[in-house]
Amino acid sequence: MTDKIWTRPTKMKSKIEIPLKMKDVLREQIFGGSLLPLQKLPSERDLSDLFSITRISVKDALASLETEGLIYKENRRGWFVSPPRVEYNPLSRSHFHQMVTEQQRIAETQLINISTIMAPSHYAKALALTELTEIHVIERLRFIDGRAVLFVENCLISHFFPNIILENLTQSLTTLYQTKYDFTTSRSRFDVIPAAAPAHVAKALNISPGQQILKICRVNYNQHAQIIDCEFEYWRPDAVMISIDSIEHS
Amino acid sequence: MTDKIWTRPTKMKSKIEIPLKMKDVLREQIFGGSLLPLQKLPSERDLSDLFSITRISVKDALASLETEGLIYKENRRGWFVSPPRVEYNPLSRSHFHQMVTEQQRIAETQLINISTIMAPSHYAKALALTELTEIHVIERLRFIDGRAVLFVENCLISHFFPNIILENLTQSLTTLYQTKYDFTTSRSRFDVIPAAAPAHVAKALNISPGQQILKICRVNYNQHAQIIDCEFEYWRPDAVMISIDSIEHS
DNA sequence: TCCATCCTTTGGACTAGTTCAGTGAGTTCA
DNA sequence: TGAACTCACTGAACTAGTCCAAAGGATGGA
Repeated sequence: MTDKIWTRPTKMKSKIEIPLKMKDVLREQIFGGSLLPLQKLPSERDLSDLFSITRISVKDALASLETEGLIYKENRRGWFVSPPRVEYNPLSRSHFHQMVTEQQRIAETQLINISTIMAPSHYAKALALTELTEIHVIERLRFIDGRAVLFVENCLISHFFPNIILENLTQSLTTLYQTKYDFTTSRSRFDVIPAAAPAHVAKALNISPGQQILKICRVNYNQHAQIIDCEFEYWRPDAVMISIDSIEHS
Repeated sequence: MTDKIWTRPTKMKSKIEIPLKMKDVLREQIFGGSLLPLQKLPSERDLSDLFSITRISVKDALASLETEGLIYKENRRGWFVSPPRVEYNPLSRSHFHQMVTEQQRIAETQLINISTIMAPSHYAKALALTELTEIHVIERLRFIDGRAVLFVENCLISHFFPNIILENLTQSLTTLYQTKYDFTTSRSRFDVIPAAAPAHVAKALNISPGQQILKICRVNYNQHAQIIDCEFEYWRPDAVMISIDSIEHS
C-alpha cells in the first residue's frame, strides 16, 4: 500500500483508499517513465477490473489526473499521457511554428475553414466596429508532435487584406501581414480565460463539448494604431503554459 | 421543452435530454437574473428530485456549469452562482485592493501564516538561488465581495527585508517594498498555468483538493535587476480573467 | 488495390441506490 | 452569557449495473 504518502485532513476509511491508490500508481508510472508521453492508458473498463473499483470511480480518478495536466482524453478513443507543456508568450507575436520548433517540438497547422461574413456582434465588439463590416474568419487547427492542441479563429477586417484568402493560410499570418500588406503589429491586447469548449472547438480538438479549455482572445493593432484583426485561441489546458516577461516590452 | 436551442452533433435519444434541460434551466435563470451572484442553488438531492435524475447526473451537469464559470461550490456547503470575473493584469503590479476597488468590488485580505525557512528547492529555483538562503513565506487569502477567491504565497529573500514580518501584512507588499525598503519593481516575469489545487490551497479556498485552479507564478526584480521575491497565486478559475495590453509597457 | 461494410472496443450517459464526514444552526447547561 | 453539544443537512465517495454511439480495425468483394 502506498497510501502513506498521502496527507488527508481526516482519518481515512479503507473504502476511499483504492481510487487514491490508482491515482498514485498512474502518477508514479508517468513520472517514473513507465508510461511515456502520448502513450495510451488501459481502457476505463480494464482499469476498473485491475483496481477492483467501479468505472465511475475510475472516471473520477482519471478526471483528477487530467486536471493535474498529467493525462488527456480523446473522444471515444481513450486516455493518453500528456507531453510537457509548451511555453507561450502571447505578446511576442512569434510564430507558432517558430515557438514550437525552438522548444524542440514538431508543429503543424491545418486549415479548417474560411468564410467571409458581416461581423456578428461578438466579433464586432472585439474589433471595436461600430458599423456593419465585412470580415474574413479563418479557422485553423494546430498540432504539436502530431497532437491537436490549439484551435484558432482569426477574424480579419477584409478591406485591410485584399485577396488574402487566396494565400497559403497554413503559414504564419503575421508574416503574411508584413510581407504582403506591409503591416507590423505595434500593439497587442489579450485576455486569458479558463472556459468551456464550444461545440465546434470541441469537435475539432476531439474533446467532449463543455470540457475545460484555456481561451485567449487577442486584438492586434498595426503601426497606425488601427485594429486590423482579432484572434480567439482555444488551448487544451494541459498543453500550454503562458509565460510573460515585462523586460521584453520595455 | 427547451431542448431545441441545443445543437448536438447527433440525433438525440430522450434519455439524455433531461440533464441538458437542467443545465438549460439553471443557465437561463442565471442569465435571466432569477438566480443572483452568490446565491445558493438547491441541494444536489433536491435538484435530483426536481428534475427526476440521479445525483450523479446532477453532479455532472453542475460540474459542467462550473467549467463554464457560471457556478462554483464550497466544500460540503453547496453550489452558488458565480459573480462576474475581475480583470487582472499581472504585469501592472497594481495593488489587489486598488484593482478590485476600481472594478466596484469589495476587497479583503486575511493573513494565513508567516514562516521563515531555508528555501526548499521549488522556491530556490523560482528565485534563482544557488546557495542555501533564508526566505520569508507569507501566505494570504484574498476575498472579493466576501468570497475567498485567491490564495497567495509570497516568498521574500529575507536579507532584503529586515523586520518585515513585524509589519501589517494584510496591506499591499508592493507599497511596503517601496515606502520602507526603497525597492521598486523594475521587471516582472510570470507564468500562467491551469493546474490542480494543492491540499493547503484547497483547504484555504474551501474547495476540494485536486480541483481546477489557475496558478500564476511571478518573479519580481528591483531597480538593480535583483530578484527580491516571488509569488504563487492560486485563483478560483471562475473569479478571474487575465487581461494584458502591450501598450502599457512600451 | 481499393473501398464499403461489419464488428469489436471505446468512452458517454445514464439509473438506483449506500455510507461517510464536514457545516452550521439550534439547544443545552454550567 | 457563553461554551459545548446535538443533529439535520450538505456534498464526497463509493457500489453495481445498463444502454448508446463513435472510432477504428478486420473482413471481404469488385
